Amino acid sequence: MTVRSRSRRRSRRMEYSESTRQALVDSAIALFTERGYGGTSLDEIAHRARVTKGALYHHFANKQALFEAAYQAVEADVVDRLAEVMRVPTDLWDAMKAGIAAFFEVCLEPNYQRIALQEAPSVLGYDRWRLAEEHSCFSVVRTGLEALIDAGEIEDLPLEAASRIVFGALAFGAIMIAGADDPVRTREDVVYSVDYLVDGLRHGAAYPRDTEQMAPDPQD
Amino acid sequence: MTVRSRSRRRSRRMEYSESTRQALVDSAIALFTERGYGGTSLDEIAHRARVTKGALYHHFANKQALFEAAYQAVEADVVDRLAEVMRVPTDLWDAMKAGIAAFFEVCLEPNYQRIALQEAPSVLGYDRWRLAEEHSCFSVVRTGLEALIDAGEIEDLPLEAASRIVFGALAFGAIMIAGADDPVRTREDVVYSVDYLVDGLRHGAAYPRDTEQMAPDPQD
DNA sequence: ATTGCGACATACCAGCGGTACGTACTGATG
DNA sequence: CATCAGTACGTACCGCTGGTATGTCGCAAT
Repeated sequence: MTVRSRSRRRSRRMEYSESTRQALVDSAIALFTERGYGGTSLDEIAHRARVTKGALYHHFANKQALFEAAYQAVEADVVDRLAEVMRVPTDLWDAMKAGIAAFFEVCLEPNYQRIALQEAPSVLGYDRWRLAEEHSCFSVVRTGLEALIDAGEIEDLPLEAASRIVFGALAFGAIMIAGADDPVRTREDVVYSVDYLVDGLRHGAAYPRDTEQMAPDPQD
Repeated sequence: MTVRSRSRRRSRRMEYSESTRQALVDSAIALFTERGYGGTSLDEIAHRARVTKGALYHHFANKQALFEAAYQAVEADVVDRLAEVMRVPTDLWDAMKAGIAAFFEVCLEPNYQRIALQEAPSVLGYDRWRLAEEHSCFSVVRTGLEALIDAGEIEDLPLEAASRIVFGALAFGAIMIAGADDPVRTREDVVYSVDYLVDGLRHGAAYPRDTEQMAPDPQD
């Protein structure tokens, strides 16, 4: 699709094409978020982008490919924002904590929640999903953990496995926040628990845990 | 559907009915596992159970309801087996570790992998999924954590949040094992990392971590 | 014997993903 | 400038699928 051919300059025609492609992806993100993958028809997506299904099939091989494009767009945006947040602190642990907090913030957004967390594994299948994840939030977690291990801050854990486990903990915590009756309160609980868990990774966790975090009374 | 009516005894007719219902669920489990939710037609499921779609729609309201029945059947089986494994040890930590190991074992099975881990969140939606989870592996984790908290073995964490986080860590670790090129090796890595993480929850984690676990050289 | 109802089978439909093909417009070439 | 190839769509259509409406058969209680 859309071979960039041999023309050197980026023609007006190609800009139009790129624009409708983007419109299709935006439309897909909106509708997949609202009604899910199975509940959204390609006609709807095309209509919302003010084109027909013919245009859609010109840009994407099939429904799954369109979903994948939508998924990657959502993930890319999130990754950028996480990188921005984690770039600021100098201390590795601070960066990690900041990233975790930002991630939970992200997971309150319906786009990420539905497309990335809920539907992606099922729609893409595990193989393609894990492949796509290499450029997603998961890779951010892995990079962070790698830095901590390299700095000798935490035990020399098997990187891939540890990253995935931590990511799973974060994702499920995020999902819980997203679906909670009281997201604010729930968010406090989750952040507290995750921080506790992450602190457990610390080398010589004997040091008194930093309780500068807000510490909600865990029991009612 | 299938009102148990007013007959006292369980008639032969009702046995037949129950049998075809079971056949439909079994067929659904097999086909959903093999081809996924979207890739499996109701005609196929009915055919495999040697009935028609009419019978299917007599027993289940729609495709999603059938999936939910399949999901619950798979989960119920797993929960039983986990309970069995965790019943044996007297020490809480041993029970927990045994449960975790057994859970990873379960996650190598295609049924649980595809239906419970991969498709369920997408097909059921988060609301129904979380509802159904109350009688699933998640509840096992929560019960275990609750026991540990009550026994004062770990910090007084907010139970619901902590349980979900730990379950997320386990589930993603399990998923990784399931999709790995070298499941055995990967399983070692995951178990090692999870044990390390769970040990971090331990009260006074200063005590030397138990390294009686097989300790794979974490780096190649 | 009747009859009500549960347990299916049959027939059918609207909507969906996907394909085949037609067409307008653009930009490069001689 | 005329030509023409190819991109970027639109249009028409197909097979399949989930779902529904309706028919039928047999058991079981009256």
